[in-house]
Amino acid sequence: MLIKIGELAKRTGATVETIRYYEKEGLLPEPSRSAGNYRLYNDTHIERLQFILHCRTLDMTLDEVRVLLQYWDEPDRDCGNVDALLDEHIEAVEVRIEELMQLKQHLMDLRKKCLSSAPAVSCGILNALADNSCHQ
Amino acid sequence: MLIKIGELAKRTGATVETIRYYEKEGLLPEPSRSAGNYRLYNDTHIERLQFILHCRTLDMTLDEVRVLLQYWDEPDRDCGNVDALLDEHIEAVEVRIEELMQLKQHLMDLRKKCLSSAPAVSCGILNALADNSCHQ
DNA sequence: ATGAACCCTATAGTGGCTTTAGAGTCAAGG
DNA sequence: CCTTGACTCTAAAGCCACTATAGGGTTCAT
Repeated sequence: MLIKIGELAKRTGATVETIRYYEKEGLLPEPSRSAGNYRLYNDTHIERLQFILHCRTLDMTLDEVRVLLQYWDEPDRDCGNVDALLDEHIEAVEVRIEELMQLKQHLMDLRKKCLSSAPAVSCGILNALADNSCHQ
Repeated sequence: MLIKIGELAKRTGATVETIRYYEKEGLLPEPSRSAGNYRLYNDTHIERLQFILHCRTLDMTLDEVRVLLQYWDEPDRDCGNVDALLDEHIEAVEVRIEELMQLKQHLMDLRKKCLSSAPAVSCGILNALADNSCHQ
């Protein structure tokens, strides 16, 4: 049931380099080694890597993942902070969405200012970007 | 009408370090220097920096800003590509918003799984994160 | 014995800054 | 004249989460 790093990568969707990086960062424990010094992973490694990757698809930072892995490693601890971490993360995502939507509106307003080819000097877009009164 | 870097920073909202960084990256031209080797900026520097910062608030990369600055530097060129650059950028922002909204939904679904304190081993959030069937 | 596919380590690069270290400049106050 | 403090200078390293590169070693099939 021991697999090499390429197989672990294939099963989880991570790259080989990312796996080695997570090991160096202490997110994955050092696995055993074969006679030829190849890393050999077991099921607990697979599960742990899947947990990490799942957190990453949710845009958590590696520091946030590290916090969650502490609960993973100490299953008897009260998980109250898990909620809080998630709430904070959700709020950060909401803030970013709000920012991007305002951004998109600004960009679309800007886009309207140039409907056809013209010398750059008279391009509405460039002029709007140059105009400091344009900052709100 | 010549100002030092700290004054330029104050007027534009950039940091001193960012201004020096933009110079090193070729976005801002090297300014003249005082007897004591201090950078001395004039109005054209202020305007150019404001243009750059404005583009940055719109989340453009420095490479995108570099393209726009070419038009700034050659005002007689046809500005057709300015539209295209903006269209691409708007689309990238839209894609990112869409990603984040899906992300937020995932996070909120996850959040619902843990409503009260419990040992981590039975925390719905941690278990959901561990569950690989949870990837769609 | 050779080649291809895999694995190893160590290091540098990415973007857009920010931080740090160590030194120089300048005007005001004692 | 000297010091203090605010400002400035350069060069290099650090940040995040990888990705890429160089230069090698291992394993297995042909």
